[in-house]
Amino acid sequence: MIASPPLGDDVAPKRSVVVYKKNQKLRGVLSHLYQEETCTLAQLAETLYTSVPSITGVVEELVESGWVRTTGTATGNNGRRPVLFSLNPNGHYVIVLDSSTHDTCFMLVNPLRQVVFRRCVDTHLENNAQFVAFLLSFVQESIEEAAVNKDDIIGLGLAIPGLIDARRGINLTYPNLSAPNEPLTTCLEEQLGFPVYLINDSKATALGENRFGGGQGKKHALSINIDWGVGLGIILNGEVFQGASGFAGELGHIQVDPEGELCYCGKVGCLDTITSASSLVRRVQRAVQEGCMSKLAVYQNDVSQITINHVIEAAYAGDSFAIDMLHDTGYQLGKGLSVAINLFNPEIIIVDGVLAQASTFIINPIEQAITKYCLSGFRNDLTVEATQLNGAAKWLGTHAYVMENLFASI
Amino acid sequence: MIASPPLGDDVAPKRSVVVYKKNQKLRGVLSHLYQEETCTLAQLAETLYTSVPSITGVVEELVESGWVRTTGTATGNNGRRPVLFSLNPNGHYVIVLDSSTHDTCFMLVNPLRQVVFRRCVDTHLENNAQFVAFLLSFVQESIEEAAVNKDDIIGLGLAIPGLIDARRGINLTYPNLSAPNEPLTTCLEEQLGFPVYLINDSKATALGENRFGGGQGKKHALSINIDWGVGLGIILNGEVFQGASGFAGELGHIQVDPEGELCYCGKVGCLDTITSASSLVRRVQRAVQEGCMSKLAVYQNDVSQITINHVIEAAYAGDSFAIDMLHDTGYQLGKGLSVAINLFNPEIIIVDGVLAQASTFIINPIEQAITKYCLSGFRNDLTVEATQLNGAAKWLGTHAYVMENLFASI
DNA sequence: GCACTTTTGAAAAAATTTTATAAACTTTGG
DNA sequence: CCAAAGTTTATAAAATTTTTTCAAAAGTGC
Repeated sequence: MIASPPLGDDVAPKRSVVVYKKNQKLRGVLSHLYQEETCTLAQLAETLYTSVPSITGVVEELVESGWVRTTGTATGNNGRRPVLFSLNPNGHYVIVLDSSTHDTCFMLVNPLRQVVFRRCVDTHLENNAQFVAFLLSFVQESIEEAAVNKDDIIGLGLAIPGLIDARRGINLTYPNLSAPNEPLTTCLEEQLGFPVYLINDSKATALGENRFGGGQGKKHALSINIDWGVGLGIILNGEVFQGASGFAGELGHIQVDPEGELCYCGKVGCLDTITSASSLVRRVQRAVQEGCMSKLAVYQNDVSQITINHVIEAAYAGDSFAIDMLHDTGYQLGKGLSVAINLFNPEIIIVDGVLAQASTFIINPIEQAITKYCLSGFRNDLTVEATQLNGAAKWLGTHAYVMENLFASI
Repeated sequence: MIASPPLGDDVAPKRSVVVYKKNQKLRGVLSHLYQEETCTLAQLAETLYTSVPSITGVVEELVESGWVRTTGTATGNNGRRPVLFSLNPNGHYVIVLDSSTHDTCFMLVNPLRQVVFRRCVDTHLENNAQFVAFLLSFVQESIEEAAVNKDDIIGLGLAIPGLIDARRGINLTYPNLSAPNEPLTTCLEEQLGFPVYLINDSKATALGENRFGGGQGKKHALSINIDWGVGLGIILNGEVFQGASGFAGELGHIQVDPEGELCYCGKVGCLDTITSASSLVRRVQRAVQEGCMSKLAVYQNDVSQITINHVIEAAYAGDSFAIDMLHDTGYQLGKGLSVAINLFNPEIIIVDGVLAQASTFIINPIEQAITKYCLSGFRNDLTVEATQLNGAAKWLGTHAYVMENLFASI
């Protein structure tokens, strides 16, 4: 007698344990290759706690499916030289879309994190459905222009500012991007035909720094993204921390100056009103207009020409007014950061965004403020650094976010 | 020909993969049984992603070693009734030591989290080596009095306030407990002969709530412990969050009232100065002395008799002065908590400590402040609750911390 | 009593690890 | 400079472990 046959596809397949373990290994190999770029079978076996023959089978399968390829043999060590494996740069492309309040960039990135196509336009993030329509046509045009097979695109990551509920795929700061109760992600997925992931720009930056930048390998890190606003990205236990709804890390509306400006959020002296690059420029412009002593006084007739880069350049040229202004901003920022440090006790803080170029002019006052406002125990294991990724942290982080989510869904 | 024999114990044994996987299963079974109390083989197999025969072998081994025992069969469900397994309450005891600034408690706890022996003394935490000497003799006396075989004790967890570097085993707030550069834990371990773990009292409370209290199963939770000070415990991804050095969660010195009292830390208007139970009592006493309208005025001749319980009782009796005082405290606390909520975006906040007994009198103003000081997105998925563990959260959390660390070291 | 569930344990099947050996390369010693 | 010794990787075969399958046992409900 034969056991009752499976009742077709309507019964949950109850994935067998062996399939589960196989997928776990596939995931592990892909993740490790993505992070380490190139690897030997022995290394993979060790990190995944399995035997070499077992890993060999998994990798062979991945080579056949086009995910992995060999890249010659290692050199230098004793003994027989191992074959090196890496992800295959041909195919499995991910689109990184970076929409900020001043422009929108499309990047086609291969599994080796190389940008194979890039296209930027001035169209900036707006809180309406037309913007999403623009985004869609922009993506579709760009795909055509890049002359890439659409089937080779495995996902899209959209990095935008705002409060983002990553799981539900909606942006609460820009709620009109999609219809109410319809996630922005499903809206895009339906049109594009591949999975779409939403990530907050500062969180993407933090992830990029943690995976490929200065914070590499650190368990607990903070990254502050000083641009038109100031955004905090949090890495805890080596993962970007989202919180229950994806909103974790709202530092911008912490009060640092009880006698400061009124913020659009209704409170007074929020960090955002003081330490963003835009508010720094505004204060510089006002001071120049009022006739302060500075090299920047050449713009006194038209202070609106002064940009953040002018301020940074002036500081590097020794202009004490510019240095003082940067110092003030850094100090207030450090004061606000102290709150986050007291709560998160990170190992490293990485400064990103336009102000990162001011390096020591902004890092030193941050460190001074931390020294003053944090207990000494917190400072001992803490370093503050400017990014060394030259603005690549955000798209690198977005790519990592998409890839890691795709791997996790195997 | 025979392969060269192992070179004795001086060569690293290079734990084989199969041993690693076996230990992983042992760990998994013990952790799951500890958390769920009682389990069937099928449940264990499912949660650990293995087959039933495989788990059967692991459990049999644990039964033989005395860790696990059967507790009859399940009832109610369809089909053949499965044998139930649980941890064996005899043996594998853990000592929970709870040293606060007013007393010290010794508890002997079995793997089913039952207190088999308990002893408390008034001796309170002091920052000197004599206190450690007292602790040692107190523990040793208590073990004798409990009439338990010392070999059946597998570890000790010490819950104390202060900045605790859990990995290094030192308390930075009370640095004189052990000699400089000598961890307090190794000092105790040498004398006692079993592993000792140090944990901050508020972190222990948070862990207890997350494992066995209201926050059960929540991924991201905060617990505030309002006692003589105010302590924050953080649960992230279901684990107690320590930060890089173990100091994460220092909320007490966040400024909530720029015109408030001077704190011992040097800043003004720290949360600690406003919302701790002791400062509440102090303010009540002052107001009563100055002749406020309240049932508590009966103590006007000797305000030092007023305790926190009197204030809470008065509130329950409808005394509007007491209600207002609790309201103020809760509101300020909620204001301070808002900072943590903006950064951690938790699902639940649990109020512990003596003030938890004031339930709605303290919960409502906390919620009001959160509504005012947090963006709406943060509030929607957030609940605020008083503990339902009646003060057991701290020792339960300490026990869980020890057990989970011991399991992890298998 | 019969149909249906679920657990349990033994045997068969499959997968994985370990062991052994060959291959590829570096270093050392004559 | 070449051969021998020592390393390390790759792969095939053996040993072991683990999973799957199957049938029996122990229940519920109609």
